[in-house]
Amino acid sequence: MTIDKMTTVELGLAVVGKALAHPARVQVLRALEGGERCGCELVPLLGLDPSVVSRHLAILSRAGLVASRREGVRILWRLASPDIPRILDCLANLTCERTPR
Amino acid sequence: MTIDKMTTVELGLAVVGKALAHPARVQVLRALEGGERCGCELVPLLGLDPSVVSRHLAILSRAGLVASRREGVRILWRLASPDIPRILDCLANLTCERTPR
DNA sequence: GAAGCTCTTGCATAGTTGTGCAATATGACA
DNA sequence: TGTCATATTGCACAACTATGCAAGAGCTTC
Repeated sequence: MTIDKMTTVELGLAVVGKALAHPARVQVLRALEGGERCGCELVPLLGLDPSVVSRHLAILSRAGLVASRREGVRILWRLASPDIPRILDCLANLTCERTPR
Repeated sequence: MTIDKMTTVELGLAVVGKALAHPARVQVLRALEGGERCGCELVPLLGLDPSVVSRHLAILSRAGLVASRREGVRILWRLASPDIPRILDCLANLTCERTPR
């Protein structure tokens, strides 16, 4: 494994990892499994300042996990791929399957 | 989605996310796809101090991504589940498939 | 027991990430 | 144009994460 392969593949994966590394962002992804939501719906759901929610969404977007479209004054967010719920389930199962300690 | 569900499911997923959030840890997982490795083999591969590698392995272990066994003076690390390579591939494809910007 | 190798932990420091407030931007609509 | 609702960005500060060195713990062999 060479250092240049690392900067392409491992770094890309790490960007997705970073995006998943905050409970609020995972919560956003789970909420979007139910369909499009605008930021102002996510704010009370997460109990965070609108500016903070905006930044979490930007991180998810940069990682390629969510996409958005504007509708009037709102911005509607959706999962960037239909595979995401399944992948999240796989990751969650990994955590659950391991021996308790 | 209630706050107590978040502390169980979303937090667990975030622990896995945090584990994947560092290129060196992704590199470790990719290296272990080839089979068991001891820490002293990973040190030159990653180009990091042994203490740092030890800490990365501890984080992966706490996330349930790797497991270990002692063999004499060495500790051999392996992937905790055979599904991990496939899941990493899925995550990597998410990043690659997205539109360039 | 002493010496050697491997791995982990304590500590200090540097770097990164998360947060809220205030200010600004963008679109709708009277 | 002015006002309202929504979203983003600048800034300062708090919280967390990564790192390397030094010290120590665990196992093996002499």
